[in-house]
Amino acid sequence: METQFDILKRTGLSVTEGRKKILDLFLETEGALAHADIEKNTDAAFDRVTVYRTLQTFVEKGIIHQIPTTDNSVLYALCKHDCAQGHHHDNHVHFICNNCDKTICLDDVIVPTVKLPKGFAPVQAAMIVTGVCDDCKA
Amino acid sequence: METQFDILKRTGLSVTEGRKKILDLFLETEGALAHADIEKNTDAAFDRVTVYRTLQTFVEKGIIHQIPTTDNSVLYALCKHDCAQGHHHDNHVHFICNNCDKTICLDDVIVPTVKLPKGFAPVQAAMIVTGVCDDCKA
DNA sequence: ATATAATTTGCACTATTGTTGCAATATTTA
DNA sequence: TAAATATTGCAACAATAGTGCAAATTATAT
Repeated sequence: METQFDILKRTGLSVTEGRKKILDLFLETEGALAHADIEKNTDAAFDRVTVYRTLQTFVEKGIIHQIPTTDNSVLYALCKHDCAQGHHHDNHVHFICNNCDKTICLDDVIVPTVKLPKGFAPVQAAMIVTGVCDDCKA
Repeated sequence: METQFDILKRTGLSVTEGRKKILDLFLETEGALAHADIEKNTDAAFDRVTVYRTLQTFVEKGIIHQIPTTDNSVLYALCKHDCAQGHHHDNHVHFICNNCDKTICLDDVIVPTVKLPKGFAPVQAAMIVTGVCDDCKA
């Protein structure tokens, strides 16, 4: 099991308190995290700006990826598969629960390919399913 | 062909300059529009707040729908199919061109259904494909 | 282990984006 | 056309995001 230390070393980043703490959060969270979640869960131990910059850096290094949502929020989640710098294998479906509002990476459900109209060349496909998650089902 | 006037009447909204102008924009634009695009293309003829409220109203009335994106922006596009109030038939794939940055509704490409893990009950599915669009292909 | 180089952080400031109350204005209805 | 209703614009506010730069931390090379 790769620790936060390993991940930072592997990606050539300095090992700092902030980065370790934020990575920890991702490692122990099943779902995706919004910027606000991270600020909340770090007890304001770090500057807002540091959180922004850390997330940016992690995305650039392929440690986390961004998840599209229908509202304006941006969500981040760990890349479970090997993601090289700027090259994400983010081909799994994301599930957003209407009840608990959690976003969950369904790592085993890959995005199906669709036939596009003539002239359109696909590079990446993302898929978001909303509904009721396993925890919230009655 | 339904005009902006028809659309507003049908949905029981007052026919105002702002609404007509913004609807025109959607009708003559192939792709999706961001809030910023609308402000730009109306020459600041309307207050920022009016644009916000108009878009909100249009979404509520089922005239336009929101498109999820990977960055934090929110995009809007006309509902081509019949969308009742709060009940969108937004089941088509959205295409974002990496070259011209336009977002295009592929109204004829419907989102495929995927098999979810046990316990997950899907309600809606959205799909975003990025790549090179018909206009930008070399 | 320690000094130096490189990176990262925090602060203050600024920019952007979205929201609300309320009076003025425009639109609809009778 | 007048009264009732709905919409707009303004001003103020709130939340979110980005930047430069000095201070502090981390990494590297003695």
